[in-house]
Amino acid sequence: MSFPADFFERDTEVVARELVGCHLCHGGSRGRIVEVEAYRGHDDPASHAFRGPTPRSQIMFGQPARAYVYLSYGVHRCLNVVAHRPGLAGAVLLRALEPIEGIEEMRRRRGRVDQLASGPGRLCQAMGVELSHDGTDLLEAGGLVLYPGPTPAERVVAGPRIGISVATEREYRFWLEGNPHVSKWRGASRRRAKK
DNA sequence: CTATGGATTCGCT
DNA sequence: GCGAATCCATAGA
Repeated sequence: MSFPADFFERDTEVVARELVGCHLCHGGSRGRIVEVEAYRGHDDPASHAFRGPTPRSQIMFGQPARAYVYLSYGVHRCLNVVAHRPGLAGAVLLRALEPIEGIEEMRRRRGRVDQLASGPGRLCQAMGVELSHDGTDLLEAGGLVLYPGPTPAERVVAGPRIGISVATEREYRFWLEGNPHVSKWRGASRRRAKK
């Protein structure tokens, strides 16, 4: 079972929607993707690729189906899947998984029994994703690997992305409606308290 | 070279 | 509800 050849060479938000329901395997664990966000290139001010390639973001301009892993808030890792039309840039941020296999491994890495992968940082910790995975091929067996999943029985719904302050009108966040593993958004109150 | 702040999470109050 | 943790890419000098 593998992805169609050009699956990742389409508009980023299209790939994002179809990645919901796919599986991610690594470190003896497997999870089902239940929440993602799309980040495009020069036309998306919320994207790391907006201002052109930099040492960090150049991977988003390169070969699709690679991993883009970066450090967020100096504390958390975030895993993205590079996906864009040829000549453009973009990646899909994986925000939440439903644990399927290797749950004990995930619990050990997380140091807790629940909330294993309901959030981009939690997901990486649970699956053992490291910064060293940046640039690796997600279709190559043996490492951090993506697999197509069965078409989700639940409905995939869209809404605004989380934790950004620009382009909030774009509905580039996709998740499985009603799935309990989708991350909770408690930024409304936090955000008010900020500035 | 230094300063800044972020696609967040957790623990304490 | 609130603040600390923690470090790298980026911007600016």
